[in-house]
Amino acid sequence: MSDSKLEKTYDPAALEARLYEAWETSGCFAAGSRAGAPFSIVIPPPNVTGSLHMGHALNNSLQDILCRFERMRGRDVLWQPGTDHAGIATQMVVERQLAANGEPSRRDLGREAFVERVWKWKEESGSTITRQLRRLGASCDWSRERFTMDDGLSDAVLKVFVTLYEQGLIYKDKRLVNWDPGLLTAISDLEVVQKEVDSHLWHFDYPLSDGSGKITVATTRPETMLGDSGVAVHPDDERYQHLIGKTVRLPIVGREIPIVGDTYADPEQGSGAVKITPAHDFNDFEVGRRNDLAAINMLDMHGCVDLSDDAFLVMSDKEQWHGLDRFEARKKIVATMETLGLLAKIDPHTHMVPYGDRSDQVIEPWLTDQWYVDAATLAKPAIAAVESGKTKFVPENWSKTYFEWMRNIQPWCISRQLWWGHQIPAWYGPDMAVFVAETEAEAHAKAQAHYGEAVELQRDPDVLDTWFSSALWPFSTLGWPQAKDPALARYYPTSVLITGFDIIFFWVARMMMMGQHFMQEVPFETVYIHALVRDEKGAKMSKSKGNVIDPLDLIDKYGADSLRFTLTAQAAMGRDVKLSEARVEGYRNFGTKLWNAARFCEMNGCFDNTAGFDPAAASSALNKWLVGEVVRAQEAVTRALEAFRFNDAAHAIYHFIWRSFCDWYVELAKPVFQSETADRDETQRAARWALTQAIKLLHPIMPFVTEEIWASLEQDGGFIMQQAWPNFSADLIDAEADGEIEWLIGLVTEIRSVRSEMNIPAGAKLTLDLVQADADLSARIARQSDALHRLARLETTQVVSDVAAGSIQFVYQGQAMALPLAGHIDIDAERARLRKEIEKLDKEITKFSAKLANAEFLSKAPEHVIAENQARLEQEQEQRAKLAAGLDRLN
RNA sequence: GGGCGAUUAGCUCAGCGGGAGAGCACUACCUUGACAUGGUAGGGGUCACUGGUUCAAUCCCAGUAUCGCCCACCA
Repeated sequence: MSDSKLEKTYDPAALEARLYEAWETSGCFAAGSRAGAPFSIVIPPPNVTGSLHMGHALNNSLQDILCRFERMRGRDVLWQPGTDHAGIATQMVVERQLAANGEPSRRDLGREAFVERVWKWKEESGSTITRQLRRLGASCDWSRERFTMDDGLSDAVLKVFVTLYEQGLIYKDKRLVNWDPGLLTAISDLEVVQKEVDSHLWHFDYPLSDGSGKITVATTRPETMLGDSGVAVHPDDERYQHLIGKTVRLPIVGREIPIVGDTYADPEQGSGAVKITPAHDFNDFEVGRRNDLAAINMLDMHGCVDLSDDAFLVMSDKEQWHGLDRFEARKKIVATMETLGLLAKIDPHTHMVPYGDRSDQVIEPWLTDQWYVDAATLAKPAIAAVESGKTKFVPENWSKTYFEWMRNIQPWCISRQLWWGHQIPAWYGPDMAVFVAETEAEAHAKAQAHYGEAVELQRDPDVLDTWFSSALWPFSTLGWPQAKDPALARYYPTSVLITGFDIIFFWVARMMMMGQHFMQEVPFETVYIHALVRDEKGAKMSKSKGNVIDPLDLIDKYGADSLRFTLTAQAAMGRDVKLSEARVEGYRNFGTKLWNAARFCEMNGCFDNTAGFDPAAASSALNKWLVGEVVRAQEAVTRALEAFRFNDAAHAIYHFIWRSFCDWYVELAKPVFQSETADRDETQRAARWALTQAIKLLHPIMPFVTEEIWASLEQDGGFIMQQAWPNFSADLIDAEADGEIEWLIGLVTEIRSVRSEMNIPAGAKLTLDLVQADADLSARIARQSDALHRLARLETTQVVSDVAAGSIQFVYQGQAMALPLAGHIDIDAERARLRKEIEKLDKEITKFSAKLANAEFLSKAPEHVIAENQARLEQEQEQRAKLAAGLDRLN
């Protein structure tokens, strides 16, 4: 076929790149290109250092599905793309690169040169992830792409910081933070991961100062004893009550520290007495505060022993400890205590140790000055918004997680001792008075007002937590605080946020807080939380396990459509996605199936028959049934997508295309296409119409293959995503036509089943005998005989008064039928088959009879249920009677 | 310790107060003019367990067991 538009085989790689390019250059992804009600989604900005992983593939496939779906429904869709500067991650990447190239280190370069270097790296490599999103088919409005360190977004950060500071919701405080001694920065609670570590519980004897004995404390962190400022026992603990108020002489250091009574000490734990190190443990900090114990710092920023605090003036041999790495110090403390005869015992002990999620370093609680956000205050309206339903979580259960965290929220440490990020807009005067302002000039003005003269100011060197700018993403990307971009009014609040549960705290909660505070409006109406993508065995994908599947490999091999369909079909609410390559292959086969169905239509003249099809005017039962199937599929897909039931949508369209359209419609239409009847024209038009609806319904999930087929059908209607979403009335469903085609399908299936069971050669053409058929049935058979004969492999159909000897007998919908095969069938096998059928029916009949004999059932069950049961009983009894008669005939 | 979820066919999972489902895998047969990346037929399940509610429970309730995740942690 020289004028064929569809290639013989479906080759995703050959069309995906070409189609994406055509879409993007046409501007059809652009927001504002249609008049409908706005629908907006902000992308969870991937790290600019990143490359596409399976989580991105799932997350962005789902977003793209909604965007394409809503675009086709006439909405003015904005899918706002962009990337995140990812402070720590990016800084680490560039530092590693410097090291690998043998270039000067970050510190050697100096701040300005280093930051310049990161920008250069960003310009060169920052587009990797956005290129990969394009390969996935993401229909983002790239003309609006943003980066969290763009000028506009940085302005938003300054404005938010200054405003919150002025409102007293950002403040500086000296308290314990999670210090990363590798990265040399503070990190937030959320960036700390607890890991189980096999270690020991060391029991140390601390001698009482009065020489009257000792008290034994147990610890997992011997090195911190240098900073001990007390020992706590439970006030009710009889073993130790008498010691409260006494002091101990801290071994090695020589400092005299008190024994205090505090309920924090758990008599069941360790020895029941616990050493208190307020400067290096969050619990101890609180105990110290309650009991007026000093917080004595004994570590420097690298996690090495630092004894410069005045509290160590009493110590005589500081030199041999000072500067020791914390892990070395631990060994040396234990050894020294043993030498001193103060090591009571060592027990093996498994406990949780905090690690930095980026650096994998053991985190030290460390006393420093940092900037904090008063999260508890900001959380209140954010909690209320979810309580009142202004923002809904889907699945709804996640709101519990959200509430749980928000109601117990701690101050958010937002300063980071890094260089890559938004530098904190705070300047210090000579006396360390702080001036917070959006610009240096304003800071100077404020300082001048304060001091009465111009002074030199020093800017705070720290940068903000990356999540600080991400928290503003839904409005900063839309132009806030500048008023000139009309996008803010049009697209905020955004319609939906799609993200993984792992960043509900990091990101969703913080956007809720900032959105409520600065926009007085929630940032999104719905938050759809999807699951994790795991490997086929259900294990979390990780580099160390080596089970990471690269989405780009799968796209190369099977096409983006196949990967998207696989992820979507498995994206059931509340379930993790277990990804296997075999599934992707399977859904690629689905693409092939659709492709070939389209080719079938093309070669049967459906593509060329452009006269149009009015689904309300179909005349043949087959075409009427097809219309009904389309309407049902359209309703199922639409309802599923509206409810974020992505897997249901995928299964509904899969079922329509493969089962309804390919397995039945195409097969039943074949005799029509081969005929010269009037039906043929209608069937060509109907098939073309149904194929069109099918690819529209599939388009959000498989955009590429559907676009290619659309293009082969339609020369000048624009892209498929610009077409209207199928929206046909349920009134088009024709019960009578449905009944006839379903009857036909059932009969074909029944005959095939009987043939297979009786081992009739597939090629054998049989006669179908209808035993004493009535006129209605005969007419129906006559109408459908072409299709019936073809699909059931029949030669002729005839009405007979009785079953011929040597027939295979069966009952279909109450009608006795037979396949006469005198001499060719095994009578014993036929007898056995009939007996088996009868037995099966007997079981059912017994069940229903018992039910219908139950007075309580009859009096309490709804009428339709009783009627249904009654009807089924009668039907089965009738069928049984006919089969039994057939069996008699054989005997 | 607190919270959440899961348990249905060999596997991965839907479903849900009235006849146990899908996809994959498996078995047998079939190259029939869209498609072997395919077709047809078939086997396979006390719906984790124990109680309760109900005319009726895989479904609702309570408890048990096993597995998973999140949060907080005992030095």
